[in-house]
Amino acid sequence: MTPGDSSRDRRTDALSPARIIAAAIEILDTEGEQALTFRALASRLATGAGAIYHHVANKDDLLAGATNAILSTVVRSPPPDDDPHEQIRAIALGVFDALDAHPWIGSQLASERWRIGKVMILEAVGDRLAGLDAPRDREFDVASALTDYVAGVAAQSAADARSAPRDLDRETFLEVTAERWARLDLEEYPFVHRVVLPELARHDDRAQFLAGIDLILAGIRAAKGANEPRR
Amino acid sequence: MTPGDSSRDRRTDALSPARIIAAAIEILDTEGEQALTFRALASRLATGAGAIYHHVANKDDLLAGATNAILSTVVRSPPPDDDPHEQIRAIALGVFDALDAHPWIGSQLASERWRIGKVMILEAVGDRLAGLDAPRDREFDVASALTDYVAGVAAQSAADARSAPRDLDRETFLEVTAERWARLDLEEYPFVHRVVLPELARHDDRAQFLAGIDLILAGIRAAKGANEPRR
DNA sequence: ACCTGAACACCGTTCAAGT
DNA sequence: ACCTGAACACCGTTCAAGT
Repeated sequence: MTPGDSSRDRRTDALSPARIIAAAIEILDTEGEQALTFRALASRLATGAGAIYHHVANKDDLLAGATNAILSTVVRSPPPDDDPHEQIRAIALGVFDALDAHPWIGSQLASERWRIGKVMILEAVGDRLAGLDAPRDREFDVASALTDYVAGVAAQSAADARSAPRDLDRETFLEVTAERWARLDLEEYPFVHRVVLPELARHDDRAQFLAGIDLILAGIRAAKGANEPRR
Repeated sequence: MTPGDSSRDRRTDALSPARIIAAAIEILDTEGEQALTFRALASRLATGAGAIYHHVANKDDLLAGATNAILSTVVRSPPPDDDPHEQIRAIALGVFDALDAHPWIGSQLASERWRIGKVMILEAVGDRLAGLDAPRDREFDVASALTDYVAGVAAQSAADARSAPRDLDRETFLEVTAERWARLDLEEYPFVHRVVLPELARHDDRAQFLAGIDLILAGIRAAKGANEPRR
């Protein structure tokens, strides 16, 4: 799993972590999360199932490697703007869109707080915080809040993508959801009936995600000067 | 799964969804997530594995039922204060603490956006929003941001609890994490080295969680009047 | 109608045996 | 050293057979 020198053009048929991870990503993207088994992976690589264990510790390790391969390119992509607000929004949206393209990352992000994938987001977000002059002694809290929010939404929408069958388009999916929620008790769920149901059909996941980011950023701005009680 | 009249004292030996879910929660709490199998559940209920399927559709259904059983009591617990800020904080902390006691809920919250568990949080939070006079046309966005953040953090810390072996206390767990992160490249991970590592050992998950909630609440307050461009 | 438990169709992972 | 693939120890779920 160490990068080492980029000997990409050696092109032997030998197995390698990189080749295995690439094949795994292909299966995950084209056939979905539950299609990735060591048997399927072995047959795609024209080898035995056991051979894979010489290069990858286990299935968790394999999934972590695949997640990191995708995420590292997202996080490294140059932000289009100098404004740190825009940079943070761009990073967040980059993660969101990567999730859209590779829904299986969601379950990974939700379950590997201390692994490298999450740290990459924390770093990318945290590093831009200086430009916002967030309260110095709260940079860790702020970066964590943003990271947790991103990872949380990511995991959610990935779960949606997984649970919505392929033959169900987004529109009818929302309709089915709305019907189910409409049956909820009016007394017990006033907010759902008054606010959520009327907006559900026309709401946009990506815009709503960004609205949450902006809310947190506004919170940082508000906390900026207003909060220096002791030191 | 419908509640019906509360015939709790009928005390027959017959299987029922409620009895099955109670037994499942017991296994989940005492032996962990991976210990819940239909075989283990059947033997605890002194029945055959197939019998369970007469009352519960499948394992997903079983886990959803267990999650809802826990969460509905948390969300219904009376908030100790009249201030809607405090109420929202109390609900969020209630979920956080429930996660601490029942870590397996985390994986459920992360993977069932449209199921009832998540809606309960959305409702509980959203219903308090009126008291904050958040911008009317953005109540759905605001409630979603809070809910996603809560569920995201929940899933995370549940994953931590799952991955940390029982013989590892929190302190040494954080030490191991710090050691691993200290090996990250200084150029590539400046924020981790400058901010995160020095604070990691003494940081408090619960306080950090609450800091995120407060950040979002501050964002709502900031957006309150400042944001009425068109209408 | 409800329950039983063997059977089915899978998994991830291991390991003797090959090259 | 690397690969092979049968074997192991499990799963969730089904279903004929019982009561």
